[in-house]
Amino acid sequence: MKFAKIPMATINRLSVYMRTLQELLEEDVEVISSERLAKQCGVNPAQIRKDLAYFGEFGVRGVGYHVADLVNQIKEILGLSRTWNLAMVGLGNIGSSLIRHGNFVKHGYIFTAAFDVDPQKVGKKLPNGLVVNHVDELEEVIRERDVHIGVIATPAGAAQSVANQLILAGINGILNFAPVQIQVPDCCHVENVDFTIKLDCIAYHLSTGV
Amino acid sequence: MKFAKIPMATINRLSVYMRTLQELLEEDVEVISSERLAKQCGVNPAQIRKDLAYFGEFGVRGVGYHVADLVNQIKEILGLSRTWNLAMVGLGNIGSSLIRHGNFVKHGYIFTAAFDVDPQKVGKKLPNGLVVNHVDELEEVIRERDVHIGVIATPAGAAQSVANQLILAGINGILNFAPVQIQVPDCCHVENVDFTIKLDCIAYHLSTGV
DNA sequence: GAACCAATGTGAATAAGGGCACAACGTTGG
DNA sequence: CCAACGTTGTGCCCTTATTCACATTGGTTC
Ligand SMILES: NC(=O)c1ccc[n+]([C@@H]2O[C@H](COP(=O)([O-])OP(=O)(O)OC[C@H]3O[C@@H](n4cnc5c(N)ncnc54)[C@H](O)[C@@H]3O)[C@@H](O)[C@H]2O)c1
Ligand SMILES: NC(=O)c1ccc[n+]([C@@H]2O[C@H](COP(=O)([O-])OP(=O)(O)OC[C@H]3O[C@@H](n4cnc5c(N)ncnc54)[C@H](O)[C@@H]3O)[C@@H](O)[C@H]2O)c1
Repeated sequence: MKFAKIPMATINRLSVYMRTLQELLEEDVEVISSERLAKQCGVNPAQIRKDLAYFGEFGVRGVGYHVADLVNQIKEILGLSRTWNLAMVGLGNIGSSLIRHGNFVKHGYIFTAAFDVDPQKVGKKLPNGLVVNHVDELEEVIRERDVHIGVIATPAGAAQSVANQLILAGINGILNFAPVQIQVPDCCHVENVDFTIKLDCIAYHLSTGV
Repeated sequence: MKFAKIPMATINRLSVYMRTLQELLEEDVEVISSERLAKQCGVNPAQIRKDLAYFGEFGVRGVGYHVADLVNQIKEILGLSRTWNLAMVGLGNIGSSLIRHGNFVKHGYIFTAAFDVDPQKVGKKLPNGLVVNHVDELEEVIRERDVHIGVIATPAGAAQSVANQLILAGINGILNFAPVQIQVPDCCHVENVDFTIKLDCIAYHLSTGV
């Protein structure tokens, strides 16, 4: 079933399942049913079974899913049984905060390059030992350090230009924190993180729901 | 049409449209067609027209939408023609970064309270002038300062407990940065921001797409 | 003021996604 | 070894979302 078209929503949920399963693992839960897992993830049990069924049969009928096993299966599905090298572009507030954050490494995402235009920042050493490069050296450094994913944390105005440079350097995956819709060729996959949209959504619910 | 059930996806898109329209406004674009706006937002033109049609008729046939006007209409729809008071809980890496960030105020979201448990942080004055309160005072301060939305930026382990306190204090909207699924009553609306899910999604695409 | 133009608003068609309900099938207990 | 149990995997249906296509209508031109 590996070649059916998988809904994007399924991929997102798999990530959530994995996170929850990893927690369960730490609590020494060995086996879990779709029903209990569903409750903990806030979804429908059939949804979980169907999501997993796209990729194979991982459960045991009458019993449930072996937690440790399922974590590994999902990792395999998502391409997480390896590490990914990231490049951060823009070391302001949020860029530095992300690099300082330890959670990414724990999940196999490793910052191996960092760029900025600010002369004050270029050459500085970051807490993780990385030295900041000038954005002019982006293509060269990215190829050299085998970076797979670019993270954009520059002001909105610079985002498109940075994206162009990343693509020129052969990057096919971008995580974009700038609040603009960046345009990329089909070969490149962009995910946007925009807190303001989430806040707007809350505001809408508060205004109408009451 | 104000009372039809509106898809959540529509609300999210409205927020994107608004952001784009505000940019256009700064470039002195007065009128725009659904087709041009669609291209800039990366969606289908009919989608835009239908999204807007849920709430009224804002365009002019044969011409398009008046940009400044439409921004105001969308603000009205989303409940953004007013300000919202936010409380930040957890002033670590990301919490401080968010408070320092000016973009929220620009969109009408104002931090009016901040909480932490760390004695080193309680009592400190933040760049925006706010003094950090201890989380034990949460309910009292939140009611006093008329906070509408709570932002959780604590470690994952504390998130559920913080959410409970927020709800007890009468909060009905939560923006959650901790990578856990928090459980809340129906009256409360939660939006999660989880970068790792987005990264996992990129990893999946890079692994399979090639 | 009539005829043309251009882009909206919308009903109908299509596509996608989610959930129910049950048959299939390991497991466990007798 | 067989029967009773419990949970998976999945066909089918229903609901929701997106796209198409065109009639509608305000603006513009002559
Ligand atoms: N900080 C937040 O909490 C937050 C929240 C939501 C959205 N964002 C978005 O994230 C982005 C960054 O926000 P921030 O608060 O970190 O901003 P910031 O101003 O603190 O940092 C931006 C950094 O990008 C660098 N930069 C500018 N142009 C560049 C270029 N062409 N190439 C490389 N680096 C460049 C600057 O030198 C600076 O170091 C913005 O688009 C912002 O809207 C931030
Ligand atoms: N920083 C990032 O880039 C980033 C990225 C993704 C996710 N996150 C998530 O955001 C959350 C915060 O991350 P961080 O890097 O800012 O962590 P951090 O450790 O820097 O900050 C956490 C803060 O929360 C405070 N805190 C702990 N328990 C509390 C409680 N019960 N009530 C109030 N405050 C409490 C701590 O004193 C500390 O100041 C974490 O859940 C993390 O997984 C952060």
